Amino acid sequence: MVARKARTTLWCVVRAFYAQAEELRNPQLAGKPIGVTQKYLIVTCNYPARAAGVGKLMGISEGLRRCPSLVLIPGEDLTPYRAASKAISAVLQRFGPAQRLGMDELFVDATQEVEARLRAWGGRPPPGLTWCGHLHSGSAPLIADSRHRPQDLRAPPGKSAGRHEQRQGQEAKQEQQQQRQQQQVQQVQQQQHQQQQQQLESQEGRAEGWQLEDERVLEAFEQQQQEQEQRQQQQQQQHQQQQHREVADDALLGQPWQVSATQQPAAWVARLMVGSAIAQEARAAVKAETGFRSSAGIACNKLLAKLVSGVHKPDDQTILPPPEAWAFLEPLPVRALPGIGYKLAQQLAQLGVATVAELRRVSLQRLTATLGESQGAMVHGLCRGLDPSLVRPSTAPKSITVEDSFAGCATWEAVRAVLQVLAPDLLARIHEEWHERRRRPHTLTVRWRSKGAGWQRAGASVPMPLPGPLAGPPGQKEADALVRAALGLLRQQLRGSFDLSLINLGATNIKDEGPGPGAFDTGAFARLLGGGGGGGGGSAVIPGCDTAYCKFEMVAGEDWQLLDGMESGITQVVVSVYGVDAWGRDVIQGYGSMHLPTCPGRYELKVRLYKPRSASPLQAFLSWLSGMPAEFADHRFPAYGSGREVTRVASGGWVTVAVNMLTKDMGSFGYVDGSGRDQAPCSRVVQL
DNA sequence: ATGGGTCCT
DNA sequence: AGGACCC
Repeated sequence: MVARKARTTLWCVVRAFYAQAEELRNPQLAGKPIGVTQKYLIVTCNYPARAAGVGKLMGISEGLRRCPSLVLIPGEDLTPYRAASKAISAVLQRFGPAQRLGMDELFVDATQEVEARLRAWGGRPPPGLTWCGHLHSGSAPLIADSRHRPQDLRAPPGKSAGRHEQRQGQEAKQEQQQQRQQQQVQQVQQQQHQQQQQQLESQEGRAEGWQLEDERVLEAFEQQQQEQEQRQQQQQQQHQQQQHREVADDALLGQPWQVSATQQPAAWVARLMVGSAIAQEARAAVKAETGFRSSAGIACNKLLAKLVSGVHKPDDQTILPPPEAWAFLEPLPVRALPGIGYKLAQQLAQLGVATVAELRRVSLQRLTATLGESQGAMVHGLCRGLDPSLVRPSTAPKSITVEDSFAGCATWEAVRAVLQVLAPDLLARIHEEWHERRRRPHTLTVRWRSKGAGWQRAGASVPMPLPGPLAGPPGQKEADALVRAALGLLRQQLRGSFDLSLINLGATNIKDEGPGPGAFDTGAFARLLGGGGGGGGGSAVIPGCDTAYCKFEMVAGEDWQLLDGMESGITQVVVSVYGVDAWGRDVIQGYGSMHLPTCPGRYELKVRLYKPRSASPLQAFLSWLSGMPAEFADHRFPAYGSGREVTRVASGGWVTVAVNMLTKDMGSFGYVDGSGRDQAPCSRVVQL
């Protein structure tokens, strides 16, 4: 048997991500209940809003009924969130291979970093090191956090922090020791109880813990592990040398936690303890460099790290000791296990299974017979806390898609109108990807949903009609080519009458095309120079306008102070682009906002321009864009227009802005005297 | 439900 | 191409 290398996995999640992004964009929102909307839904909301009864994916009217002072912010344009997400990923990647899940959650494989630190300390953590965050113990069961999403968990209300919360001083440590001993006694009793239970139960699937599994379970699991390892070795060619192996923590799942004063602590104690320190550092770095608060779970695999991260949030972290995993999972609905979605949960319900405890009673044979070999084995492992999957570092995007949903779309005119909105958006992101990584998509996909067809989507694809260079700005001709190709596909596929409720336009099959430019790094604060009112520093390309000039505006005003870099990751500059029309009058051509790079150097930043559509009040649009005080934003903004209009923002070309980022006061950034309490204020003057 | 993504079959 | 899963 090949033992799997013991891993330390972190799961970092930015709670209420869109809402936090809006709070950072506009600090005056802090403390107020805010909801971020898409169409008629509040897709997420901050914690003050949740306290007032507002929930994720709640209708806007319901949200306003529950919380009349709710500030609504339209969140259909994901551009700023994408930028923030990138900044957060960049920080977390410094701590290990990172796998993104959505825009606001990542796995980080901290194994290497943990091992490096342990090696440096001679194999064990220094005596002063303690747990960072909360050690989960069975005394704090979880409940579902959301009616709509049973996989979101949280601790029940009123429940105080876990017993193993970090404390300072010798006293706390002694207390911890006592608690451990007490717990050990309790767990020995539990173990005896379990053994009795085992004797009473049938042999079928009731074995408590990995080490008692029958051989076929073991083989299936080992096979999965080996396949995963092979895949990883193919991916990481530099790690071809024989990996050093040790007994996996998997062997400890379901065992009582054995720590005694005389005995050497289990290996997982050192690993997870160091892992918790790394997680703390990582979250602190995210906060310092991007402003986002986050929570984290620390465990021996992805499944457990992710699940336990919900116990203390939104700005805290939780460690799950492997021996706690068995009891931790037991009461959860199977739907809470990542990998068990709507369909699988339905199938399991037909077997009479709703909870993890019930699932554990079903034999592997029955599961594989019902769900298939692969899913059966997966589910069988998941409910026991076993997850052989490795952190697969996220790479450049494999697809870029834009979509829109609407009440109905039954004529070719309407289809064309939708495509004419989507195509420039997709094109802009295609160009963005080319500029960032020199990658070009070779396939155009169209997907659609027909009214009344539930969630089902049909789709088709053609070669991407973009033969020309992507170096220049996206042009009308390129967008037209996308529209024509998509329209052609739909004409082929939609025979007779149709009524669509969604159209998705995608670029896939994206291939490298030569060496890309150096990536932005995250780093120190900077002073921004360049740009300039009246035309200096920027050049714009706007369809039908060749005499444009730019004005710039910092989101938070000109003379602002930054404390330990809070807002760096999403610091924005708003650009207004004016053109001169045929009569020599200044006409606004569009607005854009850009994120400042955080690394010194000279950059040419390409900024997408937007214009509010006629249905949107200009004031609300500008408030949204520039992060003005919420009071100036119109609460009813999302309801303007027909209510089901395609989008409220039209793309209006590009502006390229030359930016010179200079560091200032490098020596005064943090790390000043080792006390860890410095907040070296870093002022900056912005000249635009 | 939104507006995205991923991987597997 | 479609379907499952994730946010």
